[in-house]
Amino acid sequence: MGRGRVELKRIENKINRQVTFSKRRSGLLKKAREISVLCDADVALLIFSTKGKLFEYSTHPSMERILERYERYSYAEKQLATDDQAPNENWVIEHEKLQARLEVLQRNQRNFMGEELDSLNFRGLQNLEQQLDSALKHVRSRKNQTMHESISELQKKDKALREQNNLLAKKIKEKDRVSAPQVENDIDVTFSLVTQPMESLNIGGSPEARSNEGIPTSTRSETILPLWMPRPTNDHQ
Amino acid sequence: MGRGRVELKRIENKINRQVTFSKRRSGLLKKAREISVLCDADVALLIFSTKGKLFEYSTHPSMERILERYERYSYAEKQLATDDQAPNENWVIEHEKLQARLEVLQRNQRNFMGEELDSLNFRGLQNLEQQLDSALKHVRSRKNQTMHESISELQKKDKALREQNNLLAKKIKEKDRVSAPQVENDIDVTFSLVTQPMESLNIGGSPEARSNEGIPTSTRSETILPLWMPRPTNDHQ
DNA sequence: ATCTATTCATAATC
DNA sequence: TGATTATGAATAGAT
Repeated sequence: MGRGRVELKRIENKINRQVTFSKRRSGLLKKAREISVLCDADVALLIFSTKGKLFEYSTHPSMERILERYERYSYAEKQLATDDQAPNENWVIEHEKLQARLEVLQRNQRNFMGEELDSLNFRGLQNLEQQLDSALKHVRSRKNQTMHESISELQKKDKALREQNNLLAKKIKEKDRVSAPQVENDIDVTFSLVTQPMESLNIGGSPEARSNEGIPTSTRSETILPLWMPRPTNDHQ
Repeated sequence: MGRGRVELKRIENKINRQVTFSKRRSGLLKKAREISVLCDADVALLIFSTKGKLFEYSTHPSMERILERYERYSYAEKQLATDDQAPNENWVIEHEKLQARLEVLQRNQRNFMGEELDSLNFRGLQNLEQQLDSALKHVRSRKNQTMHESISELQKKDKALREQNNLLAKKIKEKDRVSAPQVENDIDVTFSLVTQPMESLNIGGSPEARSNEGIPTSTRSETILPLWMPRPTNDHQ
């Protein structure tokens, strides 16, 4: 991947090595997460950087448990066959497994919400912090993207409406001239119709299915400016 | 990769899951090998299949070594609780309910990790952002507290050691004076023992905003380093 | 297990 | 760091 093939040997350039490490590390962690979710496997991954910093992933809340499992495994490779058979029949076991997973998830979630932090040691806190930080960045980036999309969408619509209005205004003037030539008395229709272009920024929407959200279609009506938008008022294209 | 996108959830079809597991497992092992070679990192990877079969990779000849390193790095932690049973009877329904809850939680969790954000509308993103931000603050605050506790701990220990050293030094001088008055030959014991007290305050700071990073950390004295500290060891590169 | 169409990961570059 | 892009890898589904 990337440009050009990569030889499988230690990268000598220190900077490159560091950058590659950072990138591949996150890739590796991601894939570890994926296989554990997709295939319902238990995974433990430890990565020590050259400088001795540790990065880790573990399916289980505590790495310890999976390491214990490893110890048990390598100590005596016998007891694997115990929970193999008949996963279809064994509701009880299945159920307990589910329950266990649920509890783990709940605990995790509470941690993700910044609660019950006392149960975490320093490293746990640090891991959590990094994860939250990264998540926050993603969320903000996505939010930004959403906003920009909405904006261009609206600008497009705005433009279309203006053109339509211009057209209509012309037609009206045409008619006026033909049927009953009046003084310049009627208020400029063009103006009153045109100058509220950004009215329909309805960004919020139903929890799912947001593919064409924020494109209210019905034009005007509710006219709520989203809070994050600088009130324009003056027409900029 | 492959034809069509894959949802990040447990593959229900048993065969597919098995096949995917096999493929991804080898991919993961390969990448683990690669990062360890390319970036000169120590890696340990454990994968337990659903059925409990173990697959592993380790940079070191013996997995044990790297696990030991992890143990050193890590705290001793708790253990699992053995609880719950017998909500009997409606297993099927119970089971389905559980599964549903599980899925909800998993989706949430993924959002908390900054993934699958496409499923959120603007408001959802904003909520998530706020929640993450708040959580992050809590975590950092708690981490700070933890650090301060460690620091006072260390300072207490430091003080105790100084006093003990002073005492010992006095005794030695006493002895010297009594038994055989020597020249100023013996190295100042007080100094060599005492004067590196706060070396271990290199606390890994938050991802951003690290104000006091890079305190010298003059190595040795493995004894007082708190366990959550990245061992500096020898600074190759 | 092998083959292919796709999606992904990421090295290079800015 | 972070984004972007060109390319080679990984892999889902089919055979």
